[in-house]
This record gives sequence, C-alpha cells and structure tokens, in this order.
Amino acid sequence: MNWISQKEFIEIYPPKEFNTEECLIFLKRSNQEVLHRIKDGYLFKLLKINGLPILCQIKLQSNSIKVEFPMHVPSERSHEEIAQYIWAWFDLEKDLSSFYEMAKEDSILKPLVQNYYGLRIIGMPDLFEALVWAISGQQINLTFAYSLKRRFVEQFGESVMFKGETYWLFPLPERISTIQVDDLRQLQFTHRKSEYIIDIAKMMAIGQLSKEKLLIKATYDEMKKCLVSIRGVGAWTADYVLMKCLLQPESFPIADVGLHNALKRQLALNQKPTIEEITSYAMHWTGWQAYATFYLWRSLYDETL
DNA sequence: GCCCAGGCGCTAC
DNA sequence: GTAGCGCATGGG
Repeated sequence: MNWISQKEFIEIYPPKEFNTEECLIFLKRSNQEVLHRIKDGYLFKLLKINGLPILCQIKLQSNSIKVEFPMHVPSERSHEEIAQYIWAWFDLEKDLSSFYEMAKEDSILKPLVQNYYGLRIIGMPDLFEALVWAISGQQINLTFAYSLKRRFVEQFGESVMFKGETYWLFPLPERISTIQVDDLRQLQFTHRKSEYIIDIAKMMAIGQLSKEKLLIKATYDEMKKCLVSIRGVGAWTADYVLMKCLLQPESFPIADVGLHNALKRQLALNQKPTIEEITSYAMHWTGWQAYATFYLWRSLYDETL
C-alpha cells in the first residue's frame, strides 16, 4: 500500500492504471445508493473504525486520493485501517499490466480496455455487505435490488448527519442475527432470502464465517467450496463475493445474466450466448476473468457501443 | 398481461 | 448428475 498519514488527512497513491472518471461512473450508477454519496466533487463514505463512525471526504484524482475527515478526525492509529479500506475499495493492489497485455490481443476485450482504460473493480471490502447484496440481488433486477438494500440499511444500519445529509453504515451481523424473518419480509425480501441473510448474520456474529477464515484457504476452489456450503450461496453468489470482496482476479460468475447480455451486445448476437460459448471465449482470459466480467458489465452502461 | 431480472434449493428421476 | 419447478416482486 502506497500512502502517507498526516494528522488531519491521509493521502493514497494509486498505481498508474487508475481512471477516476471510470470509477465514478460505476459509483454513480444508482440514485438509490445509500452507502456513499458524491457531492461537490467529493466522494463521501462513512466507515466504522474502532467502534466509531468516521465520515471520510475523499478527493479522487488520478495520481492521488486524499481523504479528509470533516466530522471527527480519527486517531492516527485508525488511519491505516481507513487507508486499507480505500485501497481495497478500488482494488489498488492489482497490477493490471498483464490484464491489458492479454486484453489487447482479445477481440472481445480489446475495445473495452481501450474505452475504459484505468477502470478498476469497485470492491466491497465488508464480507457481510457483499453476501447480503449478492443474495438480495439474486434473480431480481438491479433497481429492485437497490430498493431492498436501501430499506435494509435504513431499517437496521447506524447513521450520522452532516450538513443536512444522512450517511449510513451497513448493518453489522450482530444486529441482523437478532432479527426475525418477518422483519425482512416486511421490506419485501422473499422468505428464503430472509432466512439466508439471518443465518449468515448468525454465522458471522459467532465468528464461524469471516473474511480472514476465507483468506486462509490455499486455493480459489477451497474458498468457493466454503462459500457454496452456506445455504443461499450458489456458484454465482460465491464467485461474485470472491470477485468483489476477496478481490480474486480469476473469479468468474459465468451464469450472470448481465455478463450474458453484455456479451450478446458486444458480439452483436441474436440471442444470449450459451455457457459453453462463454467458456470458450473465456479460455483466453485465464487469471483475469473477474476483470473481463467487470469491463463487460461496464459496457452495459454505454448507450453507444 | 407478459417477460425478464447480476439464482438457489429442493425434488424427482 | 441433472432437469424441472417454485419462489416473489419490480421494471419495462
């Protein structure tokens, strides 16, 4: 991690392939997003650090990410944790040069990496958030998924007010482990999804499941196997979480309908590609399937490609 | 009213 | 091991 810590702010230095505009397009994709806000040229994000809510005011620039604290300045020992969150949020650890080397020889990815050069996977460092988000979004459109997430966060999360705006924290497993299925049914989660989410909260609250425990696993397949053993987590959800939370570049949610639609459009097909066809395209992407997927998802936000 | 949504678990064969 | 089905509701 390349950064400096001062008393009143942090400055993080991203690698050269980092396009702030591209990252912002992703961060702005829903007007129902409640876990960050973009305002006055800053990105605002509330984090809970050592038990305290810390509002971060982030200036994203290509050569520097400056983080200031407009409410409470955290202790200097908290600075590293904040920097690590942001480092993971924008997947700044990855060296994308070999992805770009591969992509410029790939007929599907070539135009995407030209158009979106410097786009990085926008991560979700909080495992509970990643699991709840993925499960909530199973088999429903993204707009509805964002509605569910907003209700969930506003019902069970902590918040702070600053200059007339409310900033939210994602609810902790400890809190969700104590609620009932009906509490989530009222927010229009399905009965099943409500059970899955509460069960996962219980597992995480007692430490049976954590990011650390997953990262101990030696291989991708072992991490995936561990996730898939959880009720409500199938192959798609496991790959999604490994991509967005554990930042595994080889993760590949191959059954993803967004991926299918992006490929259909990119290749001007009359129908969505089959799994066999996608497997064939992806042979060339080995080791970078997550980035290939993320760039394809990005293409869905362009009207003119 | 219809089809599709960033799927999954369960059952039957 | 896999094909089929119910879930449960919003968006277009």
